Amino acid sequence: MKYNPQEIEKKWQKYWQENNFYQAEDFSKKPKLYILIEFPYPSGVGLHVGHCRSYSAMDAIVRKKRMEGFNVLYPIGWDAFGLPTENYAIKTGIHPQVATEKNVATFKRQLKSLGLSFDWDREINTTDPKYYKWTQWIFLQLLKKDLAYQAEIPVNWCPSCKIGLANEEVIDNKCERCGAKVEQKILKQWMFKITKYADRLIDDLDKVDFWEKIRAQQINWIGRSYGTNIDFKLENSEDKISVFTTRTDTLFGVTAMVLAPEHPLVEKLTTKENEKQVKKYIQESKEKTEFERTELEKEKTGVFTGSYCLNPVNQEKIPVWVGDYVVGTYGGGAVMVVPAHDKRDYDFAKKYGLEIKEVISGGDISKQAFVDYGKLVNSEEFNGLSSEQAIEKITQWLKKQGLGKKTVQYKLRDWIFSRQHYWGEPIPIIHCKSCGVVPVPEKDLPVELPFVEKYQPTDTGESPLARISEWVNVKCPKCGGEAKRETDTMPNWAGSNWYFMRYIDPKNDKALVDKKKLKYWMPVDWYNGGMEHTTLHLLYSRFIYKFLYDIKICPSPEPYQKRTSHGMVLAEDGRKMSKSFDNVINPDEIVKTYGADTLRIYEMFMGPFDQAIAWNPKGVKGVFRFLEKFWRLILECKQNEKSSSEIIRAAHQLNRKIDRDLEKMKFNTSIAAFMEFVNFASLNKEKLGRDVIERALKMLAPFAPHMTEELWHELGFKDSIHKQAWPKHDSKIVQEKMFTLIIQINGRVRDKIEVEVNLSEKKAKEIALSREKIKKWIGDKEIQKIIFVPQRLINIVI
RNA sequence: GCCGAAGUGGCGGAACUGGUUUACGCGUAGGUCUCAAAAACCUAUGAGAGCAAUCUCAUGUGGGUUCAACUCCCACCUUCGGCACCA
Repeated sequence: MKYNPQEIEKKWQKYWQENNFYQAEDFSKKPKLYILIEFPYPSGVGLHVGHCRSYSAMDAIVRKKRMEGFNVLYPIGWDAFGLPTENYAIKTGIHPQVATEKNVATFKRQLKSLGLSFDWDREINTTDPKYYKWTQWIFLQLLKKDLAYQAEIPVNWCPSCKIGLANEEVIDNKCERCGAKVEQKILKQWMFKITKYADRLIDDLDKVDFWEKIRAQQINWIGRSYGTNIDFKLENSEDKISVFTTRTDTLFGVTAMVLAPEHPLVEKLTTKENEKQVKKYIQESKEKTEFERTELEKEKTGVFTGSYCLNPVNQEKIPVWVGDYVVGTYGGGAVMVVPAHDKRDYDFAKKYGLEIKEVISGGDISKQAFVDYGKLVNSEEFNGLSSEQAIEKITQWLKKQGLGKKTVQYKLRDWIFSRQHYWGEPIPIIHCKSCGVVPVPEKDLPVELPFVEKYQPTDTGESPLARISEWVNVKCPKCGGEAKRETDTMPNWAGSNWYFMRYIDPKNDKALVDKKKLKYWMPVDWYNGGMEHTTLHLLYSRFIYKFLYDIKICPSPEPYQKRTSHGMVLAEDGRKMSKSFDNVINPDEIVKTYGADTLRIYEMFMGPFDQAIAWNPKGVKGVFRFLEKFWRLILECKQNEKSSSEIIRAAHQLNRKIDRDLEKMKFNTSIAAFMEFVNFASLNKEKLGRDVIERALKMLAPFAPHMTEELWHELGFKDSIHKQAWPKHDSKIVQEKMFTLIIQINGRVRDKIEVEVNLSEKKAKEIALSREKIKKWIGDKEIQKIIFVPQRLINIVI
């Protein structure tokens, strides 16, 4: 019988589906395990082999855990709102909803052809009104708690497409779609106060088990720094400029003040003589986008306002400048310039001839800024202190004078939640002329996205929804007067913020999710996804979950107990797979040629799971050979009664290896060990008996679910291999009787010999010294020391 | 610049807690089978020297610790990923 994956895979997939194999059971007495993969965006190009990598790898873990007796929840759904589908609709005229349905069907067919053990009964779709009803509901809860608000914010605006663009849609300062130069436009946007959660989002990372790099990325993105806010009084006015600094110890070295162009005091501070230049400068920097401002990093520009402020420590006159290298939204939009001890300030001072005053010794400020900590000089009473001491002392002094206090700053900004697009969740808000912002009553949710013919953007920067007057014009729920719906929609993060909760109770129309079920299943025990989602998606969904915890919906402060990431699957040429490079690998082709089991195992075997790796068609073939070899081996040996002790030992060793490696996501070495075992058994076919065959099949089942199911039935079993208990290894059997004793002289291998495991040190010395080769090496030299490492080696030092 | 990770054959990569470097796969060479080829299977395969036994050199570079270093420490180089004028 030949190994024919095409035939057996379809057969077993059907069998598993008909018998509801992989359903998770609410409140089961078995220990629960919630394993989550990032749900895919059903794009028009179909499933990517990268999806397969993470889904099959986690599927192997899931299958093994089920065999070990866990009640596993391994769900799947569709993150279907978003730009690619909307752009496709604009281009082709096919409605996003229609396109989404079609794409979901394709993805579903493809995923099912891989034999992944998802619980399909819990399938969700973010574009389903029954689902986004609750996305909207969460928005209303945030609004209720004052965590959602509206603000005027500049957005990236494409004058040709007439649409607000997300940062991801701006490439090289041009519109991704049409290539027109992007401008800044002020629009009123919905915002979430995620900054209120900044500390908890950092500190609670201690409660979970995230990979170090993921943890670091979260911390980096939030960007917390401790420092001092210092007030600089103005020379000729009661106003003061408040600046944030982490280097209070350099306060005596301040030789200028730079304000961001947006700073509210700029206009007031600009003197008549300087008005022209300042206005010109501000106008120019307004025309620059965020991109240009950061792009011109090397060259710092600025202009003098004509005014001065006073250094609080010594009343020195400090010129006030405007410069667009100062970020308006951070630290009050002002910077105290200490050229001697900050690189950027040094550049700025050099360019405009500002004084460079050394106040921390240890460097050579005639050459470059000295940014390390050191001893204070030129700082009056604080001279001689270390930087650490001076930061404390000067801050205390400022506090006494009422001119400064300790504070914390974050890079994290509030989250812009509005998009001027059609294909997203409508924001459940009504704007009433007399009542103002009125939330849609919860009983009226969902606010359904109207099915329209035209989703082309408008001239005004409004969402395409603004054109649908019968949808927009409504009665105010409060006063019954004329009112209009909010026409912006939510970003694609909205649906993916909380989807893992909905899997727990996907059909509930009374609540977001039943609390008892939530308590049973949460938190997610293990969440695996792409590295590209370890900052924003992770942060946003943790924020939303924390909020829901605060309003007593969620049972725990963190949603994900463990977070891991997979590396990208690149094309054969090492580039990203892309239609334009014509290097895309279609999983359908691989399944058709070699079968799903080969594809699954290849993607686990190709390299370390967390690293990006290029596709290799030859490698796929190698895996197929392995499976064929295994197939033949089992069929040839199934009549053998008993296995030899070496084969049994090898099987138990493999068992241990898989147990260890799978937990650490070392799929590649698990498979390699399996290959080794099969190679060994193939050379000792007569010694491979029924007992080991059954064990081997069970061990391969999580990796090659179809083939092992077929062979299991071939052995005469009537039930499924996936319902069997995972085999345990016996540490006594694992233990080898013999080992290779390495004999070294001065740390270099000179001889080897097979000996018994429990060889004593004395015996080992005797053996080693009696060997001819060793005698020759030692000659008449004196033996200084002999080191014996049990079960490994003996080293003779001469 | 900051944070995170990595550097081992022709290639992807193994190596537990410091103890045989190169597992497994690919590729290559030779062989078996065949009229022939493909497929499959078997054998060999880090580099250099030697008829051979065997020896020398090899884990980015330079030092160090140790009986022993891919592994630990110090300095440097390179590559990748993330953040980035965040004061």
